Amino acid sequence: MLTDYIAQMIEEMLNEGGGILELQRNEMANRIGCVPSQISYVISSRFTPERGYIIESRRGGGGCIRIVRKQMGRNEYLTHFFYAIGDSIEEGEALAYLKNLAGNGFIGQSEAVIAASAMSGAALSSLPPHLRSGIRADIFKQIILSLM
Amino acid sequence: MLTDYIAQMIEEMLNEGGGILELQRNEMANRIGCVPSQISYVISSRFTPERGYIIESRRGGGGCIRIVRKQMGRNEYLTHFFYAIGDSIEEGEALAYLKNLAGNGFIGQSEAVIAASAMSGAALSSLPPHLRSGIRADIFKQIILSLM
DNA sequence: CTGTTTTTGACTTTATTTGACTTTGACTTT
DNA sequence: AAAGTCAAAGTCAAATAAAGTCAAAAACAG
Repeated sequence: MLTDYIAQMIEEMLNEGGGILELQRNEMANRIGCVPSQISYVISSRFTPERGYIIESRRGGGGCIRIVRKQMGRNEYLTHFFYAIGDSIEEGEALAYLKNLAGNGFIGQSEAVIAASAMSGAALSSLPPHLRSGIRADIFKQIILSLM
Repeated sequence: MLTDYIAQMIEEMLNEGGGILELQRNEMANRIGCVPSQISYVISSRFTPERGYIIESRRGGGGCIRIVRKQMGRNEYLTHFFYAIGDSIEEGEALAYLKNLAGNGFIGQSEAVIAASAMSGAALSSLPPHLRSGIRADIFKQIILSLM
């Protein structure tokens, strides 16, 4: 389906641009071989504000459509956590952080459960004790990276 | 009876697809030589959630019907995984297991991402290599326990 | 014969694709 | 500066492509 193809294409370009993308509708439609309003359709049906995108555009000569994946608040927040963890963290502290993340809607309840299990004393029990909190920090930071 | 024939056909296609199948109603009805709503009938009378199937669909151009067989009860399935993991698992294998879990609806996409991060090479990189796959198995088993 | 299951088809809803027409903005000319 | 030109993007509705719904008719089981 054309729509899906174009949506995926835009997604990739967004990734390359770190969440920001400016495209020219006509130029892109031309490259893909579709009618320009198809691009409009894809954007309005897939890259909506509800799904976390901001769309701006400019008409006229040299006009373009600007798509921003808005996660800036989110991202700053996550970055903050990332650094706050440091290179070692106890289970209780990790749980508190998770609660914070969940409370602010950055992860869902079931995701928090998964994360908590992965960092639990039980999961790391076969490690020599002095390694545990370091590994726990590594795991947590990796999880946070996956959220960004 | 047409219904049984179609049901069997879907069953076979499900087997080929490892329990997952996407079909196009019109296309299939055409192939079989029946009216499209017959396909709907078969699905709604034979591939019900009570019998362990999940149905999703999308209308419009390029639409399709997606049938997923949940092969076992959730708990049996999870137990099976728990034992399959053993006491050591490589990252690639863990990812495959996660994909399976996600594909069968036991965990969501975002939960799978969390789990994958927690077990990634990056998360465990500061451990002596010979400990990694053991810890990974412990983490995974702990996660699976949290799902039961 | 009666009640259930199957078969069919008409109609509805949703999604995609296309193209004609409108609006806007930058640049050029008077 | 006002008017004109052209290159965008926006809008909207028609055409098409699916899937969903529902009820009548037909077939079947007991």
